Amino acid sequence: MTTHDNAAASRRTGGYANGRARRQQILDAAMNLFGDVGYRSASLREIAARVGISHPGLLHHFPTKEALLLAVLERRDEIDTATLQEDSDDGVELLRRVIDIVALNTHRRGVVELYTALAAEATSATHPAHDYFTQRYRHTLAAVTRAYRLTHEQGHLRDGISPAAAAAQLVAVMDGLQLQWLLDGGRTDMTGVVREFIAAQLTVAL
Amino acid sequence: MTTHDNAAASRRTGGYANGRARRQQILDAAMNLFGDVGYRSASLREIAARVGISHPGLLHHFPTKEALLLAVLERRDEIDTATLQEDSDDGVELLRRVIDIVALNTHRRGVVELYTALAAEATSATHPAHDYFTQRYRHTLAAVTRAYRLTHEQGHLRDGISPAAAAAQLVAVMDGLQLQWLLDGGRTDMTGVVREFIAAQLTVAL
DNA sequence: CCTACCGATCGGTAGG
DNA sequence: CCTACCGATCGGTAGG
Repeated sequence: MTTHDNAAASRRTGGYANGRARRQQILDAAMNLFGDVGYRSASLREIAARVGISHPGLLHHFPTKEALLLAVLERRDEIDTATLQEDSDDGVELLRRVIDIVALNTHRRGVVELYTALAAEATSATHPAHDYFTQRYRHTLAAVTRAYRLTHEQGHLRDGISPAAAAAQLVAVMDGLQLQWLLDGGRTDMTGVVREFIAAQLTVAL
Repeated sequence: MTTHDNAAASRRTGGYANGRARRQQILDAAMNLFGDVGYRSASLREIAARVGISHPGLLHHFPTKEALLLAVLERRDEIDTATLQEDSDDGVELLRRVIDIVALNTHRRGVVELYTALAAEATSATHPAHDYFTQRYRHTLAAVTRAYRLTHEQGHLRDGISPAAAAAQLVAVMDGLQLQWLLDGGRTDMTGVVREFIAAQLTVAL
């Protein structure tokens, strides 16, 4: 039905609606397989089979396996970075947004699997996403450090906590909890533990 | 020289000294390659080449790739679990030992790479080390929770911190920091950040 | 988008 | 421990 509607729409618009829909299907399938077995062990044939095309068919949309990887990362990055980069001078408000991301991730197992698998894989200097993750962590840590610095300036950060160390801790807690959450079948209360962690650093209620 | 000495020793003892030495070489090479590219993407041929034998030669020592993986994990597990399982009723003392492990890891990049790569890979239910890591985390979390419970009973844990949540946080911080440390070329001060993290939970000096 | 194919590589076995 | 081999699978290309 959907396919028929899309085909009709394509005829109507004369555009590339089908191609765009197919690309989305491929990106979704690639995200899931990369998350399950990592980039290196994932095969283009398996991804193609999951969307019902041949693997040369897939390569028509993404010229190489590496291009597919970068497209998956680019697409999946938008939400999280936007959330933290949105301008705000309220440190505690920014930390609340971090908690919101954690809560959101609870309902996006595929995304969590993707980043857990790829971040670990990309610590290898020869991995095609090595530079991507190196920069991603640098930016994330800078943004979270800023949130804690603002919190400190507003007098809401506990004494003896340095913004840089607090940021390294928070980012680490989030990554580490995702690992625990994936390993124990979603029983870990990621949101609750992160909230408790941040609350213990502040002198005000969250 | 070493090879010659070993050969001489083998002739003297008539035992399996060479075989044991070869097994150690294989386990070291496997640890390094598993840590670099993960288990699935590592090849027996590459590991064998690094110790100067053929890949059927490697299979003479370890019958399957999976057996090699489990042997690597078994061997590398001893230090850490022993450190935490050693009997002590002093919670703060146990937490100090955790810091010692982090400090030790700073000088064992290969081990850190191994666990970071394999833990993420093993979140997949079909991974041969899935059960191993599931149990490893359960045991580690139980041991660390006990350390915080003892700390609490001794009146050295800050108010409002639950032992179970504190344990999940500490294990998560350690795993997450390893990721940051690997990605930024060892610049992250894992030991300092973990010490600061634990210190902030306690009412006594570390 | 397809079939057909390329050279390379995989884990494991046969047989010594 | 070796050489030689097995069937399976890989990313990518040719040519339509």
